[in-house]
Amino acid sequence: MAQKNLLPLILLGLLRDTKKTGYELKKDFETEIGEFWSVQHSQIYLELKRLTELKEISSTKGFFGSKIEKTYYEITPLGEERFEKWEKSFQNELAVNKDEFVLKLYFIKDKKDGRLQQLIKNQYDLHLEKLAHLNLRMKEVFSKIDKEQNYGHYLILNHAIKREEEYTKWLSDSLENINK
Amino acid sequence: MAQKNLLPLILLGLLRDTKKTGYELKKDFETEIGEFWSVQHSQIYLELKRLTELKEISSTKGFFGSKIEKTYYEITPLGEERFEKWEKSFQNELAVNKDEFVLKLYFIKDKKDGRLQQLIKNQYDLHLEKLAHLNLRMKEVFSKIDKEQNYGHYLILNHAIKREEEYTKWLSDSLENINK
DNA sequence: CATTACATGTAAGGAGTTACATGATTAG
DNA sequence: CTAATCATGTAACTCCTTACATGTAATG
Repeated sequence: MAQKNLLPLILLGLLRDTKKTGYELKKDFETEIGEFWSVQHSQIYLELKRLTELKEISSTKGFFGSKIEKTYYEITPLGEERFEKWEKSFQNELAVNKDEFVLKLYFIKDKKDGRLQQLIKNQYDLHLEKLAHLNLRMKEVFSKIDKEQNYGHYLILNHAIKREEEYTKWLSDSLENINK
Repeated sequence: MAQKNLLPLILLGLLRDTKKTGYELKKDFETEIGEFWSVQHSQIYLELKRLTELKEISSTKGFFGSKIEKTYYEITPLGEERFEKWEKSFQNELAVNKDEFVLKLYFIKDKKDGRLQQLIKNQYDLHLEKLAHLNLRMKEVFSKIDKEQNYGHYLILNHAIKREEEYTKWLSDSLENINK
């Protein structure tokens, strides 16, 4: 295994409730789950093919207009089994959190380094923007669906917001401290 | 580019002060920078070869005992240039933070789902352990070296600790809430 | 009528992990 | 004398991104 491949699990999870096309799955990564995972559509279609070979999903043909065929994918009992096994499995260690900005800071030795201020400001703006975006998402998402019935989603959006709050606070505190 | 390759920059950064062998660089990933980045030694040796071809590092032979040769790598002006260019560059967007646990939660719909409690507990233990480890690192690292002279490192260790504090707080709050 | 959205793929190439491979040196 | 550490690589595999490729349908 090159990298821990979680994409098949995500696809199975997204297909548990309703059958979907590859395009619809791709759309989910731009809205719904896109906050927490990213992937290219090329990878989705490859993985759908593989899952079909494994008989963890099955497909039926549909039409968009009269000419374009589209393929609906549906989860099979085998796929459900795999997904549920993953869903209840425990981790025994945490992955390293790779963050380019954090990495870059590691190499800045001197507190008085002039670049520090600008780099932090740049990062601060990015995270402030993300925080605003997440707050908006929180309102949007849970005006449409029920919190109690989508509790995991609620929890992680809540976490993402708190994480960004901590991140921006850390950055602004750091800005203050380097000027002391 | 398949993935944003930051390893060459890390290697250049680690070689700025002193020349090192591949093995010593590998060791750095187990201690120093290992908190913030992970990599396999096979990848290190490949990247050292590539950096040598690019003339961003140069190498000299040394000996371990009388038989085993070891190779010391040293940064060149070209390598320094590349590193400094990266060091002062700004990001214009944030990478998605991929966290398997967060992903898993996304798919848990019902607040009363029995797995929720166990999964959170498992994750809580892992993060509590990590937090304890980071606090220890903070003490260890800055008893040896000066904070003001290794400010970036101080900042990110500080951030990592706060991140874990937020993470564990989120998890324990969530545990409380699902039992309400 | 032009742009955006819908829809599905293949190809190329680099990144990352795991396993394989070898051998000297030091510490207990 | 045995295990851990020092030391450096290659090979296989697969993940992931970017680019290429094609064509219909809806919207303004």
